[in-house]
Amino acid sequence: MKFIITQTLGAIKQLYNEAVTESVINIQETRKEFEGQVTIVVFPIVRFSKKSPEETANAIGEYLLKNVEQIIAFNVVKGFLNLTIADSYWINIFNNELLRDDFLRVKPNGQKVMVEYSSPNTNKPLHLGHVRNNLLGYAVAELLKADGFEVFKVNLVNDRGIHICKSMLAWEKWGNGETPESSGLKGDHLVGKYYVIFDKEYKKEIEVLKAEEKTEEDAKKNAPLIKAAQQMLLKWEAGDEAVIGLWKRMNGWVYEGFEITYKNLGVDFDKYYYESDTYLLGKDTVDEGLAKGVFFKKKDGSVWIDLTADGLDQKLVLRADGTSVYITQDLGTAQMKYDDFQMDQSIYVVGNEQDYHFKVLFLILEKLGKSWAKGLYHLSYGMVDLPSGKMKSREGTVVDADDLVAEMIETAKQKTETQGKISDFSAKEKTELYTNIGLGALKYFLLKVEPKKRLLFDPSESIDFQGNTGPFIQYTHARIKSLLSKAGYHPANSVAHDALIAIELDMIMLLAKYPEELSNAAKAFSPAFLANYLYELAKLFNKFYHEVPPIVKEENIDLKQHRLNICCLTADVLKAGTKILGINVPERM
RNA sequence: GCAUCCAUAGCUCAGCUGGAUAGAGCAACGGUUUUCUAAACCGUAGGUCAUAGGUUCGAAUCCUAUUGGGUGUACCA
Repeated sequence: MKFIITQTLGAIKQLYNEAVTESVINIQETRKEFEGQVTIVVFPIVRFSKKSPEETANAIGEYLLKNVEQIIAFNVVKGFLNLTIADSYWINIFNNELLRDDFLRVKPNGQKVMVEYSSPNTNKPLHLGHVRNNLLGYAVAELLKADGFEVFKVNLVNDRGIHICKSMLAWEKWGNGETPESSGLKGDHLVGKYYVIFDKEYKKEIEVLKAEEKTEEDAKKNAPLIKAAQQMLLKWEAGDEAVIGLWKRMNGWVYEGFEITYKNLGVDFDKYYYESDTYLLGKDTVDEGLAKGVFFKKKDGSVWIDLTADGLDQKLVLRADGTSVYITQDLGTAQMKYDDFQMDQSIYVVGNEQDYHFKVLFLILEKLGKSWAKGLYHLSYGMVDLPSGKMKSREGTVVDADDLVAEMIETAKQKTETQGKISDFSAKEKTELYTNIGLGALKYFLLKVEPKKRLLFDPSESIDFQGNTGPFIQYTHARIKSLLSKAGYHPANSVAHDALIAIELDMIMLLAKYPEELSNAAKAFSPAFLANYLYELAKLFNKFYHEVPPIVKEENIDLKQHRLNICCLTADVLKAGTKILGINVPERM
């Protein structure tokens, strides 16, 4: 479409003797109700032409019609100049650009990006909120890969701290040596069970203390259980053998459980970091900041940074006793990650409750003069809420990740069986299909929404399989594959074919937009952009499929080849696009 | 209090850097199968784009204020 801009600039020069910049030329797709494919909005040009919008549009239209061979007609509606491009132009684009092998091939851009996501705590199993994080992180990483980046996916596991000690303590007191093997429970669920037990017993103690006329705050602080957990954390930090042994054992169970969940979700990582290795980092950075005068020390010895000039607060970066706070280790970890990978950009996929934290973190690193600080980005996403409100692990009001995946697959199974189209599949093929469809529905459901928006999930209302859904796109792909095989399709690059019907033109124009849509989605770190495009494409294809007479029976060989090419490319784009979202499209369903 | 995000059809969501009469899906109602997969297609109905101002030839989109909701504002992570 570049040539239209260039030619319009030429027209303005010729007609009005004005040299204007490209930004004046406002081009968009022509709306369905008007004739043409490309529309120039002429209002911005009026101040150069000094004529009415209609006159200006007509004059430019005449010029383009005379001077540009691909433009074969135009019409003017108010200030809009609608251009009709010759079919031969689109056919040429289709055959020589879209059908080339490299249309869907990744073009490396030489840049490196890190995507940190998942980052679970090891005291409880994953729930729906984590599922959103995982699917989003994975999809963004794949999106950036497809856009040409070299991508490193990393998982920073929060494997230490008071919350893990709570599970450990409860297991020690009430576990009777229960193991995943003895109980048949998945490791992460077993550990989570004791986290919940801890909370229940802890609450009981608080009630007892309150009955003894202690204040709530006081009771929370002094309950024997919490004291014991804190004691355990101190022992952990001191390297106490028994505590470390238990910690390793229980974390091991959790990792086994997580591996299964990750595998089921289809997410992966290039590198794991563990907070037990990184929690002491950052003190060098604090020294560096003091030396540079970015930080200052208070009388009690604690170290701070003053961000009030940037509209934020004063922020503690090191306690008076020299121990770290959360941001201390994040400063150090950021440095370590950069030293490990020297990436150009680093994306943190973390919920929006930490918006403030990351704002502060990035600002501090910038003030410390880190050249790489400008490449840091917090991909903030909204919480997943239930109709009853927030999910709370401790209170058991969570949608468990493993349960949810299993339910989705079961629903897919039922729906597929009802349709009865795959009776000849082997048991293994069936299982694979149900898994792909169930996960396709789940992933699309979570990814089609803008990351920053909060998401409402109603467990009583199952996720759809019809309409704007993953299975709809999967179905469209399967439908095309079936058609291609029935038609005995063989790829062939060009055919002698010179006129398009409206729906073919629409298909070609939409297919041509794929690279740009992909790149926009990558720039915005938004799988939702891609998801919406794929839905649109699938929808348009179904219309095409319905409107065009059966292609298999088409007798005009050229026309048949041409239409099958459209089908085949659509399937390829759907497959490539959904793969980025982590969705597998089946050959049949 | 301060900061920040969100508000579009009954419900769930699109609407790109401002452009023509605001679009999908679900739910409701009606239609389409002797034609390549009906998880599909076509149609009907459904809107004061939270409210009020402002900028502009033009605002769902940008700015300001107000209302309602989320989150944050810890020497927790």
